[in-house]
Amino acid sequence: MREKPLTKRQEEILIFISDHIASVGFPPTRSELSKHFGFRSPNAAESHLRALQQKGVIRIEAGRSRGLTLTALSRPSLPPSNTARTPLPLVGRVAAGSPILAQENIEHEYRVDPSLFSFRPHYLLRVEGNSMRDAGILDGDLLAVHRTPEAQNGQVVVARLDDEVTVKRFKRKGHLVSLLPENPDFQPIKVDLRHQELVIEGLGVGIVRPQLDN
Amino acid sequence: MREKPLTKRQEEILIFISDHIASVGFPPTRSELSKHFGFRSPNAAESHLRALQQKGVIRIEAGRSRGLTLTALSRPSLPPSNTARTPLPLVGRVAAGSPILAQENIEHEYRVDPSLFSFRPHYLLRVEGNSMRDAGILDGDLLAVHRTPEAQNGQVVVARLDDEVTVKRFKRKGHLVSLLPENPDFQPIKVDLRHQELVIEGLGVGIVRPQLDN
DNA sequence: GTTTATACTGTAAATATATACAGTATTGGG
DNA sequence: CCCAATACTGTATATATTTACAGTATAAAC
Repeated sequence: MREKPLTKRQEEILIFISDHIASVGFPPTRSELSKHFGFRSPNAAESHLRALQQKGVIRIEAGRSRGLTLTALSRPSLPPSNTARTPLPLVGRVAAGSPILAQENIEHEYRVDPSLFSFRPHYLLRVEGNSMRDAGILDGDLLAVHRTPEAQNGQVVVARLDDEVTVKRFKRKGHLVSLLPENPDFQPIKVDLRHQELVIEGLGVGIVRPQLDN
Repeated sequence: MREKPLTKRQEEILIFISDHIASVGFPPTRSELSKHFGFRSPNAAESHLRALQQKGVIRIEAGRSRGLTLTALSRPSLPPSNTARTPLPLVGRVAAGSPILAQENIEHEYRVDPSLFSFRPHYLLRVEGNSMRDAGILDGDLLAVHRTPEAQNGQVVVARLDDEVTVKRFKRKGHLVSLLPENPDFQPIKVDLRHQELVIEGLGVGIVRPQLDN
């Protein structure tokens, strides 16, 4: 029961620290924090750390380099996949009408270090077909997906259209969305948001190819 | 399996480091090591660390405070407390003249469920260049490599030629080996085994793409 | 409408830390 | 016996890191 909740930025900082410990093996310095977040002053990081300490989610050991530790309080605010301990579900074929992460869609769970990916993945989705071939995403690849309803132009998205789940490159102009394949053999899908419902299930943040077919 | 076993003292040092990480939350400094063991010189600790690194049980990140991490090799000599799966080393640029898995080439280690791949990987190799683009292997991808000197025609191999490490498709006819790119912009490499030495470092068994560039 | 907290830039300095160099002593192996 | 590896002392220094001080700007809180 924390008195004050973390701000969005503070949460980002906390998650970075947690990831750094999990993947690199020790906590980051102020300067490393600054570099990652683009701060031009190490004091920006320092202030954030003070705030996080004030709110009880981290401890700072004075005078010790990298003297940051997470407290018990920090756990709840961290996303569930923050450590390598929580497995990534592999979603195979998505049954019509069911949420992507519904039990029936989950084939298996794999333990994958989330820090492997530049963006935190929430699940793996088996890609079907070769519509994204020229982006290096092949049939059978596992797409690491970050769950979010927001997408920017040019990003690879997992979208749901008429209960079909598809992986395409996202492009939006006003209320017109194009789902672009990366393969000349396929046609772009055009959606008018006024007449058709389009749900962005998440962003593609990486690929795992379980085998190289020879 | 280690060539040279740790000395008793080295084992003590290793266990202290491991305990420190587990209980304090980050690795110790040379001075903290010295204080604990009663060394009057930080160089005593430094030497021990070098020895441990030499024997492959820890990694030292140059210039970073507390930049110590345990490697997969350290596990057998540690008490069974924190048993995690053995991590996959990520090999970045391979320095000329050094074995692929030499300490200096290992950028990081990731815990990745080996069952994710159809064939058991031994390490990840960062792919440079786009010579395998049409096989869906892009610049920056991490190739999961199974260490073996045997290759069959058509397999994706990690080969070493003139101290250069390269990823290509393997084709052999008698004493003539072709290393085939999968990109028309690149030329096949032909090697006559009677005149040139070619070492097969391993087989590509999968891909991890840490980010989708948009 | 003046605080208060957040979110930073910019500079500077104390000090923590890594690490080189020069030694000493001991041990076990060839 | 001599060499190489181990296990340290002692000193020094470059640099990594923490951390203080002085600001600016913005949004929410009172």
